Amino acid sequence: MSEEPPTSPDDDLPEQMRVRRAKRAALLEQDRDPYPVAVERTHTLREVRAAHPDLPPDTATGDVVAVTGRVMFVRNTGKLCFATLREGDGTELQAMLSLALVGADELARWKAQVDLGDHVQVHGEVITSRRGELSVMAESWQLAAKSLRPLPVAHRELSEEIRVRQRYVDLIVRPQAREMVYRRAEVLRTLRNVLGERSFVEVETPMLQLLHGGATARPFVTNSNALDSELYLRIATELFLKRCVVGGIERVFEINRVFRNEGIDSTHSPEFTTLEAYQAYATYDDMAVLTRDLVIACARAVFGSTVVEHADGSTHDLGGEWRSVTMHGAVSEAVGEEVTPDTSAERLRKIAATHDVEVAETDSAGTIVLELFEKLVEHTLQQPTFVRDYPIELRPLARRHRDDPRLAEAWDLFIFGTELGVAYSELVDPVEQRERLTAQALKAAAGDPEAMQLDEDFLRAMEYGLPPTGGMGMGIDRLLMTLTGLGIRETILYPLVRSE
RNA sequence: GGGCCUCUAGCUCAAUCGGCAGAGCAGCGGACUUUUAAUCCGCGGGUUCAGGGUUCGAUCCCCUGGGGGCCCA
Repeated sequence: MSEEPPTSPDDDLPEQMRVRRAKRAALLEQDRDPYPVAVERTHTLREVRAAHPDLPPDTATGDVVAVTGRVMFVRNTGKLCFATLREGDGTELQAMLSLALVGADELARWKAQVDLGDHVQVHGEVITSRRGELSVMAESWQLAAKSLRPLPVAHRELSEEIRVRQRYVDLIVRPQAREMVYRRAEVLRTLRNVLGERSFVEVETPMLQLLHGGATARPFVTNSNALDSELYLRIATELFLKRCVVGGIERVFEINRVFRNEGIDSTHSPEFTTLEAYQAYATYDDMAVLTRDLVIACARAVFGSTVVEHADGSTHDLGGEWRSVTMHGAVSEAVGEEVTPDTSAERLRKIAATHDVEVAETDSAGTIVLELFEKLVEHTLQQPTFVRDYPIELRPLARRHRDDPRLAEAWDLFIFGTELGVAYSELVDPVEQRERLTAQALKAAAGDPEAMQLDEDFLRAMEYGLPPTGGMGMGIDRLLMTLTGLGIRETILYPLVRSE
C-alpha cells in the first residue's frame, strides 16, 4: 500500500529502449501496426542484385519491387534519405526515400520512426544512385517489425561474452557468426552424403540410458518418473551402434549429441556432436581411409579445396599423405630413448621424471606411456597424424592387436595439436569383452567416476555374434575447429553458459 | 579444484597519486535532395557487477560474493 504513484515499468529502462518503445506506441496511436502479420515482398534483396548486376550510375530500370530487410545503416539528409537494408543471407541493398516521391508526411514519419535494427518493407523502383549504388527508390514504405533494443556498434568487435550469451545479436552484426552456421550445415550434409554414397545408413539410438558406456567419461544423471529410476544422458553412441551391426546393419552411423559432465573450456563443451560409424568386415586401417576421406570431403565442401583457411589467416593443406606413427614410436622419439610395450613401469616412471611429467604411483606402464604422449607429443602433431596401437588397458572396447597382445588395434587422429577422431578394430569376442568390462566395473566400484559400467544387454547382443568390424568416431565441433581454426564456442551456436 | 587478469553510458573503451566519471559510435533536437561508419550545430544519457570495510573523500585501496577470460591440475 504505497502512497507513491505507480511507476511505469519503462522507467528503469535505458533511454534508448524507452525511445523505441515510445516510437512503437506512436505507431499504434496512428493505427499503424509495428508488427504487421504480413508485408508485400516481391523480390529478395539477392534477387534484385542478381537481376541488375552492372548498372551505370543514375539509372532508372522501370522495375518496381517490394523488398524487405533489417535497417543496418541510415543516412538521413533533409529531403533525401538513405538506408542500407540487409536480409538473412547477408545480402545488402540500399533504400532511398525522397520528398518528391513519398511526400513530406511519409518522409518525416520515416525519420521519426525508423531506427537501426528495425525490419522494414520498401516498395518502389530499382534504380542506381548518382554514386552508382543499386537502390530501391521508395514510392511507399512500412515497418515490418520494430526493434526495441539498440544494436551494438557495427564497427567494433563485440565482447566474447555477448557473442556467446546473445548469439542472435552476434548473428545480426557479425558475418563470420552467420558463416559458421552455414559451414556447419555444409559439413553435416557432406558427412551424410559421403557415408550415404558408401552404403552407410543413419540411425538414432537412445540418448537417455539406464547404463552409460562406450567411452570413459563422467555422465549427466537424471531420472524418469515413469520408470522410477535414475537415467544417464549418453556419453557415446558406440554400444547401441554395435548392437545394430549384430542385427545385420553392416554399415551404420549416427550423427548427434552426446553429453559429458566434465570441464568447460575453449576445447570442451558438456554437450557436443559426434559422428560414429561402424562397418562390418573392416579394420581400423579401413576406418583410417574412411576418416581421411570424410575430413577431405568436408574441407572441399567448405573451401572448395583441401587447403583450409583459419580465422587467423593461416592456410593449411590437408590433402597430402597423412602420417601414421605408433604410440610407443612417437613417445620413443620424444623422450630420446626406445620405449616399447616391454618397458617396465619402473623405467617409465624414471623417464617421466626426467621430462617433468607427473605420474601417479599406481599408474600402469600403459597409462604412463599415455601421459608421456599427452604431455610431450600431442601438441607437436600439427599435420594430420594417426597414432596407432594403444596399450590394451586403455581401450576396453578395442580388439587385441594381431601382432602384440599388450596393444589394441586402435588409433587416435591428431591435427593442429588436438585429437580429432578415434577408431578401432572392434573387439568382437563376447567372452573377452565381458572380462574387460568387468575390469572397468571394478575400477568404477573402486571410485573411478569415468569407468564404464557392465552392460549385460550389450554383452548378450555380442554373444549372438558381432562380425569382424571397424568403427570410427569423430567430434563434429572439433572438425569445425580444425577446418576454421576457431574455438568450440564459435562452432556451437548456443553453448552452455552460466545463468546471468 | 588452484593461480593470475577482468567487470565503468545501449556498444567498444578511457579516467594521472584516492579529489567534480569522460570519448567514439548509438540516442534526442535542429540544418542539409545523392549518402556509403555521411557531414555540420546543439543536448541528454551512469546503482562504475553486488554487499561490506578503510578514508574528510573510493571507479581507484582492503574483504566477501557473482559474471567473464587466460594458465595450471
